[in-house]
Amino acid sequence: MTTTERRVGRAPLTRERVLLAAMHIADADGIGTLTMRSLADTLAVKPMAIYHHMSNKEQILDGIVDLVFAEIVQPPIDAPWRAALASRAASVREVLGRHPWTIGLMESRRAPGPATLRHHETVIALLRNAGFTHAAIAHAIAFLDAYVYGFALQEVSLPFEGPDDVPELAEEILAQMPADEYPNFVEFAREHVLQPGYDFGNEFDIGLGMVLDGIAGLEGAAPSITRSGRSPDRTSKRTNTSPDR
Amino acid sequence: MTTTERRVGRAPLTRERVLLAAMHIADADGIGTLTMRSLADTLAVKPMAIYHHMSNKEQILDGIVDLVFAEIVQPPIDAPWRAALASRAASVREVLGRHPWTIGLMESRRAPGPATLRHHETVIALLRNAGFTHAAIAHAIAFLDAYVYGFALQEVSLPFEGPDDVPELAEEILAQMPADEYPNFVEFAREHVLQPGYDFGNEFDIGLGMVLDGIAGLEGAAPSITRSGRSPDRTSKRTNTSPDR
DNA sequence: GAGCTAGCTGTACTAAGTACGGTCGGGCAA
DNA sequence: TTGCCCGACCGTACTTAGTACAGCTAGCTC
Repeated sequence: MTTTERRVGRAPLTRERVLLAAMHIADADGIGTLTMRSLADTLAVKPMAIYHHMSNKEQILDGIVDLVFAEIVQPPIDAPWRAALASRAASVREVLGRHPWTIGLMESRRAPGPATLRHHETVIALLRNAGFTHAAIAHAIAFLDAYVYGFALQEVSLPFEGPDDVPELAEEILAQMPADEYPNFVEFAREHVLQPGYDFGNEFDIGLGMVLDGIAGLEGAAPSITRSGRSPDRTSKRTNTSPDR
Repeated sequence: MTTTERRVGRAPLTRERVLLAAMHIADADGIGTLTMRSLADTLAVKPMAIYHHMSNKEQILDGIVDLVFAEIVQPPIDAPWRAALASRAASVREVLGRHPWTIGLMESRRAPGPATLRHHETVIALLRNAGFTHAAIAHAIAFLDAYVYGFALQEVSLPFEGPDDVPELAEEILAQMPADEYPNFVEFAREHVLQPGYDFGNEFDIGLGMVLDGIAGLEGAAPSITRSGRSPDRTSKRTNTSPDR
């Protein structure tokens, strides 16, 4: 009876439903609250039911990381490389910002999922189309990814959320710090980082510009068309003209 | 008696001894095997003894991350900025390579320790001495750190250790991958990454050169003195002269 | 209609963090 | 010297988490 109701009253568990639920928990309450029990609860099953669809928790973590990568918007592979890489970088950052636990999981994931592979595939195709050599592609990808992931890592490690509640927390930290031990640090924080207009997030586009300039200097790169100094993000997606070399 | 022996026969627990032991465990067997019990065992005490010196495991993790940062060699603050940043970046990477679990912990650490602060202090002083404005310093640090941490993150996420056992594992991965779904990826891997001479680690210096070039282009930068290119192979690095905008 | 099976449950074991309340020896005041 | 206190450490036990193992049950097949 109860069983019958259960069986007919709800969709059966699937790998996909499990992963989506896991992702929602991580998004809502942090990766720390994602346990087999909490996951089972939100799925309205008992913990062991999950093991009929996923072999262990590791696999679930692999799965949700790949789900996150699947959210990254893929630029068309024939777009101008600079605009394409910029929009992809912005998308990666935005997606990692939406699922901040991902960056912490990446270190321990060794098995790239299909979305992750697809993601690399796109970038490689893009640069190949733009005339980059294999060597230049390797340099460009290592460089760009290091920057984007590193920036995301820094963002999630910030002790505050958004630029608004910086002052309180930062002041508090500075207050209990021996000011004369770190004079330059304190001065820098007071005079610049804690000033009203400062938002660490803005550093992203500045660094990204430098990254793209660097990539443009690699052999085989087409001349950069879109100079796109600082804010290539949040709008300029897919200009989709012809290949620019 | 036993107690007496214990008391006199060994040094008493201290915060420092606890942290060093924790670090050794993490280095030797991975962060996953660092538990309060394993830690207590190597210190030859019972688990609860540790709680008289550290309030919880979080604090231990904070502590060992700061220990790692303390290993980073600080360049003299009056050195030429480019050489100084390059050597610091190399040191960070080397230290993170020696303690690969650190990068995974960084994401969850919110409280910078003294070594971490000292580290920032040095870099700020360095750039200040070189005539960088506050804004340029903010850009430079965000950029450089993002790159260095991101690169380290990529290195620890690689599914293999060192360039030697790449072939087996990579071949294995490629083999079970639908080759026609990721044609560019597969080609790129086969033709470049899996070629004998390739070592992902070499990408570090190439990217670092681009980072430093970018920083040189920031306002207020002193003219770059030491070019500091170390592996001029396989790339045409950019010319490094004066700020270019 | 008997049995197989997929999908789920119940129970329980193990590992880990840590609360709580000892115990014990050495230092110090009377 | 004596008695007491306190700091360092230990024992026990509770809680939470991952997951092994052995059912149970509804529906499908023969």
